[in-house]
Amino acid sequence: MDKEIIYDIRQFNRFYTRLLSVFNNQILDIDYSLIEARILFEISERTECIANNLVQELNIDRSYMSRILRKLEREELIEKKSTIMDSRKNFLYLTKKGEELLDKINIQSDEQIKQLFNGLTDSEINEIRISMMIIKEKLEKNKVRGEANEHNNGKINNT
Amino acid sequence: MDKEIIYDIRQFNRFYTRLLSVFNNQILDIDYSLIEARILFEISERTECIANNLVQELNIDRSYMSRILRKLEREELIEKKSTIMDSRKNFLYLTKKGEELLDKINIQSDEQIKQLFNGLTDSEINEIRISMMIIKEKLEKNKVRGEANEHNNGKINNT
DNA sequence: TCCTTTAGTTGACTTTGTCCACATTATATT
DNA sequence: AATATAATGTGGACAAAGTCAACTAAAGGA
Repeated sequence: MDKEIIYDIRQFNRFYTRLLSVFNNQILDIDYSLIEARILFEISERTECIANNLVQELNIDRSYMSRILRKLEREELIEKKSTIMDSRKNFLYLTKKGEELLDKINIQSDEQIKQLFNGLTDSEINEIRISMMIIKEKLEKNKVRGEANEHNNGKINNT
Repeated sequence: MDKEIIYDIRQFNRFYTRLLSVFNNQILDIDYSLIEARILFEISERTECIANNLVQELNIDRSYMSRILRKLEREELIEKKSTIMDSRKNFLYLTKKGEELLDKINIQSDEQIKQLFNGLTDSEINEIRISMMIIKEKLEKNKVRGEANEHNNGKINNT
C-alpha cells in the first residue's frame, strides 16, 4: 500500500478525531456524558437490548458499563427487566424520562450537524454524505470479510 | 437540511467514532497514550512549536498540557528551549529518543491502516481516500468561512 | 455430572481531564 | 511612561473516566 495513501488517511483520521472531539465536548450542555448519551441511543434503537450488546458495540469494559447502567437506572432514565429464558440477562428499556432526554440530545445533535454544514451548498452537502457512505460501506464490508476469515473470538483489536 | 441526510451523517459519526476508538486503544502497545503520541507528532511537524499551539490544535486544557509536556520532558522525549523574543514561551523540540519513539509509533500507525484496508482492491482503497479528502476539504473550507464571518475569539465550540 | 462459557457485579486502583488561582511577561490604552 | 488587559504557562485540588482482577450465578455443553 502506497505511503502517500496512508499519509492521507492518517491525516483524515487526525482531522476527524478533532472534529468529533469538539462535537463530543458539546454534549456537556446536558448533564450527561457522550457515553451515556450513546447508551441511551443504543437502547432505544434495539429491541431486547442487554448490557453485553452495549459492551461490544461501544467497545468498553464490562465493569464500567455495569456502573454506567446503574447510574442511569438510579436517575430513572432506564429500567432493567429480568428475562424469563436467561436469568443472567436483563433487558434494558428507556423510561419516559429517558426518552425525553434522548429526544433532547437528538435535537442538539442534529443542530450540531446543521451548524457544521451551514454555508455549504446542497450539492456539496450531498457530496460529503455520499463520501461518508462510501467509506462506511467499504470498510464495513471489509471488516465482515476479515472476521469471517480470521475467526477471532470476539476480539475487536483488529478491526 | 434534510432529516435523512442528518441521519446518515450521524450514523457515519458513530461508525467512525468506534473505528477511531479501536485504533486509539491499540496505541497502548507502547507505554504512551494517544495524546502523548499526538503531541510528539505535532511537535515534529511544526517549527517553533509552543505549548499553546498544541493546546489549540488538540483542544485540551492548558494545565493538562503543561503536565503532559513536563512528563515528556522528564522522560527525555522532548526539550524546552526558551525563546529570546518572548520569555513566556518555550519552543518545543523532540530529542533523539523522542524521534525514535515517534518513528516507532508511525510505523505502528501505518500498520494499523494497512490492516484496516487489507483485502480491499486498489480501486476501493482509492475511492475511500478520495472520499476522505472530499470530506476534509469541504468541511475545512466551511470552517474557515465560518470563522471569518463570526469572529469568535478562539472559541472552538462552533466548528 | 463436571467443566466451560457467558453475563453481570464489586472493590481497589490508575489515568485522564477540569477548574481555579496564580505568576510572569507581553501588548494595548490613555 | 503608567496602567490596564491579554497571553502563556504552572500548580493544587479535585472529579470523571476507565481498568483490572476476583467473584457470583446461571447456561450450555461433553
